[in-house]
Amino acid sequence: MARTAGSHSDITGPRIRAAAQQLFARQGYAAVSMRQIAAEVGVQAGALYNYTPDKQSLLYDLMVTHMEDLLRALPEPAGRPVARLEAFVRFHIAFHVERPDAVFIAYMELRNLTPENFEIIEGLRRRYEDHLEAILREGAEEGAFKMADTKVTTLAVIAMLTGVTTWFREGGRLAVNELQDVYWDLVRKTVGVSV
Amino acid sequence: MARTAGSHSDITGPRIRAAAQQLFARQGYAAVSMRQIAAEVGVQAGALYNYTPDKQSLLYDLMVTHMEDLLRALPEPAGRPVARLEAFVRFHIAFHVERPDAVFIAYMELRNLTPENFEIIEGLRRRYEDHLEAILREGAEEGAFKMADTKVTTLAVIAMLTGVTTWFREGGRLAVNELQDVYWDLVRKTVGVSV
DNA sequence: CTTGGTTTTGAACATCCGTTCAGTTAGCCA
DNA sequence: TGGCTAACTGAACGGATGTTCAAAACCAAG
Repeated sequence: MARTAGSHSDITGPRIRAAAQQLFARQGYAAVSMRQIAAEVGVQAGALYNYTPDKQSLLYDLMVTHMEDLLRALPEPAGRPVARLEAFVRFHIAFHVERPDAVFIAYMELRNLTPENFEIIEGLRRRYEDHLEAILREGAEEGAFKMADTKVTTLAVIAMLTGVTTWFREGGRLAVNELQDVYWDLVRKTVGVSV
Repeated sequence: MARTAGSHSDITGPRIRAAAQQLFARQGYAAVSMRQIAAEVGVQAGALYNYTPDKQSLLYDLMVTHMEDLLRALPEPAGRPVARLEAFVRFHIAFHVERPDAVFIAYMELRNLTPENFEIIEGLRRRYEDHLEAILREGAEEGAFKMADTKVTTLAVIAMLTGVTTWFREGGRLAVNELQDVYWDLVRKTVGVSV
């Protein structure tokens, strides 16, 4: 028997990406086999190759999609640096808390990309950092922020914000909007904005 | 030919651990084979099993050693919360910058531990967090620190500090002591200590 | 120089890996 | 209703995986 009843390209493709994302996040790219992904979708391993040229592309596609979604969803620059920073912080928290698997993969599986693919993802990641750095630099110039080192502060703020995904679970002690409040308070103080 | 001239148990054991640490950090636990580790040491794969019962134990030993070193090296509590926090920050930066491979493994390979081993490592990690949380809580009680949420601030500070290992390279723009100064300034403001 | 014990080799084990492809089936269009 | 093609199966490919173990080689002590 071949081709299970009712299944189509439009269905199977997304299901493969979803299964890969979940498995890569939980077990790691190298520890997940194509047969495992196929089983999760309810298909034989060979069928995966109608949707991806190889395993590496599956990983790369997930990462590139995530990073492009992230950059596209960035709030438009508007207002003074303080307001823009607050918008950035709230956005970052909401976006990352919403897709823990994709975030996990984007940070943990960089070393499993081929050098060419790594270069591209790294470039997208740098664009995101640059976005925050521009806000901080502008705020520093107009005297709204006080920091010893803008570059280090940029990386420190991103690390602080992204760290939220390692412990936050929906339905816990804090709701997402409370989380945003707490982190905005932390970042505000970190960049030297007084109340 | 068996047994290369001049080699001994006291030599091979540490070299296996060193090779495993370097390879696990660069490529990830699942992507590294026992034959690869053996080749790095200059030995056949079978010889590794004189020093470790299996691959999993090799990973677990590296992680447990790292975490116990970390806890043992923690500065003794002395003085007021502000002084203790500063000591903690400077210690954390110095310790982590010194052993990037071990730090990388400790954060990235948790999911490749068996459940029992994970439980133990997780416990050690929590002890480290509790150490910082105690400092912050004490400082909050005596009014030296001002934070919206002590628990979240603890995790945020650790994430911020540990993030340094993702970009810092010895011999770059900043020396370690400058790095400590910058991060102490960041943390100080984050917990609400005015200058 | 021989003996004894430690350390390592090299081959073998069963099983898994990513990937390919000829053949089979399911659903759509005429 | 019959034919066409997209979708999928199932088997096969060469090679890699963690682990075991008898045999070999080495070093040190007597």
